[in-house]
Amino acid sequence: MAKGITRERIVAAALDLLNEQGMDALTVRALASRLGVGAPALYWHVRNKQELLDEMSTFVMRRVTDALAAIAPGSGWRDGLAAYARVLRSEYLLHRDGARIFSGTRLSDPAVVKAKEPWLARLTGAGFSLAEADDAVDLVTAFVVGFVIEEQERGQSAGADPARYSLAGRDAWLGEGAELVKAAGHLRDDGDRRFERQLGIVLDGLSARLPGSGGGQEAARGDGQEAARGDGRSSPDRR
Amino acid sequence: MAKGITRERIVAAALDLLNEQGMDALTVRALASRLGVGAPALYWHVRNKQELLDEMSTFVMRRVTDALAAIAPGSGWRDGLAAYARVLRSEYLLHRDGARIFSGTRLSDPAVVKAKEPWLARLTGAGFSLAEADDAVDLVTAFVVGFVIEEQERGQSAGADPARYSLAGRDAWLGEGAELVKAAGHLRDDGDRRFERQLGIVLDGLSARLPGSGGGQEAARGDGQEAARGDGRSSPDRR
DNA sequence: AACCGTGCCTGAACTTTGTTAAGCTGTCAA
DNA sequence: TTGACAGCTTAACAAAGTTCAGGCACGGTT
Repeated sequence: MAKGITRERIVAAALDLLNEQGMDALTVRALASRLGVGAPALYWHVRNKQELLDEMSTFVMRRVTDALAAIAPGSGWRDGLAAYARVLRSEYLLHRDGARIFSGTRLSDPAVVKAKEPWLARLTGAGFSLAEADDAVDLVTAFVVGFVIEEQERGQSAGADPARYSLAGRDAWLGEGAELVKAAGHLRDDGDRRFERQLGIVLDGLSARLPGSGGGQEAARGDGQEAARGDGRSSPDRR
Repeated sequence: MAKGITRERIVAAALDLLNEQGMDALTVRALASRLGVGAPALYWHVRNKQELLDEMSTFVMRRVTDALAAIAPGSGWRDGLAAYARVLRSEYLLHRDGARIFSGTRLSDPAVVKAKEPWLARLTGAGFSLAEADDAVDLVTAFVVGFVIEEQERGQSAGADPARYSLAGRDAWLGEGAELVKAAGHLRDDGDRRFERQLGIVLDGLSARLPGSGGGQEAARGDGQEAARGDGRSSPDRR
């Protein structure tokens, strides 16, 4: 366990531990033992556990902004926001309960917050007012957060209580009535597709805010969306 | 402290405690003492703390569905979804960290899940396919969850660390550059208005999914959506 | 070479958490 | 009266976050 603990190594190990064993197992002692040191040793590098969590969160968000900086070149505002949404989701999905844990946390690095800047620039350049651009980024963020929270909760519960998350089990649990709810459950498809569809709806809504969007200009999208694209990790099979 | 503990009284007291002191203070002992009993007494009525949390979550969601049943009479799908979104948000806002705590939790009451039924019925009646209707409800839910998580986090951090959440403090914290981010922060308005605006965008996106929405058919709205109606809150007011 | 300070870690301990075990007290049925 | 059961108590435990005093190994001074 090569000694020489550093703040970065602690954060990395904490994220590994989170993925492997879940939030409850992310204890100071377990983390320390994985690093080959005693528990109090961590308190030399980190004020307390909350600061550790903040640091983890900042690390994840920094990966998001880095990933975006690597992609975001040309392309229109719509593709740009879509790429942002996909990166954010896949980064959340990388970590167990990622959305719930990492969303809405205090970011300890101004650079991450400042990463919003190019998006605002691009959106205002496309015709949005600054206020609208701000709304657009926040709306997409909120959607992704809400979507992935639900997605990850479902995946986790399915493991713990398959009786209620298999189709038949769910129907039985629901009891009488609620035919539409049951039917909708049966035709519910893959997470990636649902994400792309709902993302498309959000983006369409944004298009309508663009000046001169009477007929729907580039909104263009019937329902198809540009499918799951690129960036390697589409999504680890939750279910 | 009138004796006679019951499951319902426990849940109610737990919600009170949560609101007053926050999640961290919601301990079994504190809850028990508020009810005038010893800590182990609670374990007679509840299997463990997780079950308590699930019960609290179910209670909150039941309030949402009850509130909707009381409102939802006629009105179109758009108003219906908007009402749903508002009720969900306000119910989350009622409890500290409500969105993060109560979203995506296992609901212990099938009736709450079945409450989705009338919405699916209304949406399919309006011309959506069942899959689209399911998407619509989930999308609105995801948006509200994501929005309120951010909203509540901001409110709580503002109390703890005003230096970084006041406008001037934030600008300083951000350092050089990021002019648009700073400017957007300054014109960021009230939570209610931001919510209504972003909700309007989502609903516009849904309208575009309606059959024949090339020009805007029975959705009855070219693009501007039916503007400020009823309930006081309007939606557009960009600038 | 002896010294001292400082950086990083250990060992033991404290406090607070969720949770369990075992036992007291009442109330109602037989 | 006797029992059984619901509903609570007190005592206790294990595991969590956290603190504190000290130790060990350095580097640089004198």
